[in-house]
Amino acid sequence: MTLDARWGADGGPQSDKTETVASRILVVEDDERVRASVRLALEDEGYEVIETATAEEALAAFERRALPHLVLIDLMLPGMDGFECCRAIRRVSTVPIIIVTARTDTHDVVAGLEAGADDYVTKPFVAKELGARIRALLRRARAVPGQPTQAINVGDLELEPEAGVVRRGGQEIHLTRTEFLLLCELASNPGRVLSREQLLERVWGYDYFGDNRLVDVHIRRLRTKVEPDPTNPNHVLTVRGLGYKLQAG
Amino acid sequence: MTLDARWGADGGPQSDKTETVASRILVVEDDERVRASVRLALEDEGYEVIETATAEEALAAFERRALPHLVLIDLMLPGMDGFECCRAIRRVSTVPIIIVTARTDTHDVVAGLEAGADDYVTKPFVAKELGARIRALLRRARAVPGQPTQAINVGDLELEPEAGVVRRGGQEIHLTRTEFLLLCELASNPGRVLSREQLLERVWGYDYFGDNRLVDVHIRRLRTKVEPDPTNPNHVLTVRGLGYKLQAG
DNA sequence: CCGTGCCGTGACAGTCTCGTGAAGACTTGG
DNA sequence: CCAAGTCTTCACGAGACTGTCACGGCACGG
Repeated sequence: MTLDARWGADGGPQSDKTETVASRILVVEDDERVRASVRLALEDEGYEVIETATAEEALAAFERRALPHLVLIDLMLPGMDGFECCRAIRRVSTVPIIIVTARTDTHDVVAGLEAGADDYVTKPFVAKELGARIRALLRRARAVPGQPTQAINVGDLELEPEAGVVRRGGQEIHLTRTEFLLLCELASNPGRVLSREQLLERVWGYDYFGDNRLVDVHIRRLRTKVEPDPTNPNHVLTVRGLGYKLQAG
Repeated sequence: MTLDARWGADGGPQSDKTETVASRILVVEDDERVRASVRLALEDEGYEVIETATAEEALAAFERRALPHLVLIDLMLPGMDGFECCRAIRRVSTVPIIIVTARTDTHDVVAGLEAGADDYVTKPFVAKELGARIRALLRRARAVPGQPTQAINVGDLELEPEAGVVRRGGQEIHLTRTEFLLLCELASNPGRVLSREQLLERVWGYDYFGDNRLVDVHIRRLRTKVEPDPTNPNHVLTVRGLGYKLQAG
């Protein structure tokens, strides 16, 4: 399986506003006419648009790492429906998702948001409002996939999220997928304590329900690979009662 | 329960999987009846609610660093209106903001989002939908890594509640969970005296029954770590007969 | 000046958290 | 289908943290 979409998602310090590159928006919508009009509206707002007619195609796009900055999903899709699509994307990515649909029932709104969507807009929508909501969401998420992430250095550790490579003292070391995601999450917030819940949500997916201790075990295995002396870690530190953090500096 | 969601997860009696905890939501709304109903709805969803009737009061709350995790703003306010309030908050904070109003005009939606709001919900709203949108937004806000966290400075003390970090004179110091919560509570109300009862309620939980002296002991432990000279504290001060306060600036 | 009550201090046992090893479930590739 | 690698769960023990207590000092009012 390809690497997690978010490996490229957390960029370094952002220069907001000045978007040198147009944000790329994936539109998942089966009705060709609607799709065309949405494309026009979005391109008018200055976005780059990619389209798929089905949820399956959308997921395939994620598989081959054609990562959008934001996803618009129609609820009524042939095959896998919008809710399913949303959940499936959430399993591999934290990309901002807006559900666009004709169904105005509150129950659907709630279901959509619970499925992992960030916003829910009902048709017929006004282009300007959709544009504003997209801007608001991008502003909040600051998602800049595809943009090469700078390498993160912590002590003698050196990791390249984009390439999926970790080195210690110049020597490349092998981490499993989960270990790598875990390390990336910690490294994205150096010095900051992350709770088990936060790590579970970000590494395993927001809808994961299971043992908290799972985190401990992976932390331990990560330590055996990353720490010179796993018993006295000086990178991956435990903060009792709170969680874990990566030693800053 | 007062502070961050993260703390509650491990502390309580094996409560995992439950959607953890009380985020603090600030409701800015002048109509008392609406405010009461919103409070009820939110508390039903398990949030802690603080209220202000005007934008000015809301900003004052930010001034004294009573920081909420999310803000609900009504558009029609006496004095400074909702848009203004939103912009003013954005100047000092990246806290998630939802604008709640009766005005459904698209133009208002766009203006609200452009003013820095994350979402815009029109009255009459369904409680369940509002709840879902709040959850979605909190989820998104938490998921954004690398965000500079809001810091509270008191003298040479510097604490970042979200990051779980405390520094004195730039030097990071280790506090236990309870000590940290206690300090956060005091720091959220600098210069203000907090009684033992208040501290017990906010740090240990409203349903805690035990010795008041418990607070004393933890204050002492906190002092040994936070004060240069624990015998003559100049941060954490005792107010005889009343409680404790954190020396302001 | 003294007594009362409030607060600081040190110690201690119970509780909770975390690290650890191991075993079973699951996934992937051949 | 098997085999290797990986993920998840579980139980146990050491250690950290918490809550309680007793004692003594100090401020305040009489």
